Amino acid sequence: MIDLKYLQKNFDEASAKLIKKGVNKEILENLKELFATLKSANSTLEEAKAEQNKMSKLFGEYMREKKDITQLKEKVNANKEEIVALQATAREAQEALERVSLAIPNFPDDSVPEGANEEDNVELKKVLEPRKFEFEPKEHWELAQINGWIDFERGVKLAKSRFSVLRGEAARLERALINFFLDVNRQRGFEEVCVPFLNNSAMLQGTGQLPKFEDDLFKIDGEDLYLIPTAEVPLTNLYHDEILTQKELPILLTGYTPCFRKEAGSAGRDTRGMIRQHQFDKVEMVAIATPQQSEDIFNMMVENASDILTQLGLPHRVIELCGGDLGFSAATTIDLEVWLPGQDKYREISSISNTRDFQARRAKIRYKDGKKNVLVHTLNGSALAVGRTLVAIMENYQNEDGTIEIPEVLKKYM
RNA sequence: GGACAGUUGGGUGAGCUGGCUGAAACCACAUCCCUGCUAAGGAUGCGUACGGGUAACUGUACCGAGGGUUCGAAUCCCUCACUGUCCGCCA
Repeated sequence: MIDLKYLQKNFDEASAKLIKKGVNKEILENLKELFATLKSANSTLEEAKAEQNKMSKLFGEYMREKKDITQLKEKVNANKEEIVALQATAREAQEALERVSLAIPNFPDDSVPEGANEEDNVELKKVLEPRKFEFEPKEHWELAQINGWIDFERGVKLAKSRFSVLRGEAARLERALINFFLDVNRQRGFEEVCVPFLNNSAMLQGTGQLPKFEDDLFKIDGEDLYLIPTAEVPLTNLYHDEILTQKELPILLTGYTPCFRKEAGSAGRDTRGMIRQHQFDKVEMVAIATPQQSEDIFNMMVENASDILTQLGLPHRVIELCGGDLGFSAATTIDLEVWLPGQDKYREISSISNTRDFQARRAKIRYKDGKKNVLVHTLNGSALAVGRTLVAIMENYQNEDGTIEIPEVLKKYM
């Protein structure tokens, strides 16, 4: 959630920022108005309540002194009716405000490049030179078939389309990657955690998936539970509604989880292979930090993810997302895209975001700075998406006969 | 899933015959004082959110959540969630 007080006081500045992210001005004007309405409704309501409280206190005294209370009672009852009406107004204002404000995305940082979509993203650098093949490199699904690594048909049988089964070496490689990622992250100072893969709606709202993106989530029928779309949800919400001490910050967390996404709106995209699945494995990094720490930690997270790819010998590039391509909660995002020779393209394999205080405000994560409670900054990033790393290894490490070499750093995990 | 018990501030825990309780006490924490040596003594402060005020301060709400009774509810009633124990089931 954005800071409504800031919106109110610096409307032009705030709306200029959000226009970068594609939010139109009328919505913001409406939001500002709703906020003002709520404030005035609340203040009249509070006055009436203060009056009521005062009279009720008097009531007690009258009773003790055995004074006549009929007149007081009339006054109090009249006031009570008024309160009920004011309450309804205030409540409506509250609900309207919530409905709108929860659907407003985060402010992008000033440094975020202008742009409408991914075409306007900015390449910061390339790491490692793509290998030169003396033969036509195959796409990962061909390689999967040659090696018997991925069983797409039976995945579909077990669940539905966009599910798959890893077999033999591929299943072991998947597990090796998870362990490798977790070990690297741990050495960087991240605490390894193992969390529930189902989270309730309050948590999904805390990190911004709800209420706006409900269609992207798998919901458990009859329960207030959703399959997590990313470990960012449980890791960040570990401190939901808590007040931390400054000493314990920054908190660095890493965890492996499967992720579940409906991929609504991705119909027809990446239908072949395992680039875009309903269920995929990911190792995630999350940081809870003070505003002063968040910048350095962000850079460290980007470096860490890039370093993992380098250790695996996978060529990749570092991309800064433009305003129009930024996610809902992010103030700034760096994507890492890995080189896929079979596809002859760079494809996203990690996305690292600083949400600043946007999620913290929704999830009520604060820390004590002296006497004041201050919202933390929350950051998240993949290190890395496991399935896509597997694909990248297949395509980059393929031999002419379709067999696949195992990267050196993974050998001890196999 | 069934039965009973519970859910209070950072923690432990009183209050629960309705008003004097936003909440005792203890611990933790912070600042100061004393002391002098590895640990102890004393003073004060210390919940959260939103609003008003330059500030001192002040208003409202919150004792698991939501609703109800009442002039007034942490305290009474209802619904739900969660926790504990026993039983059932099970990796």
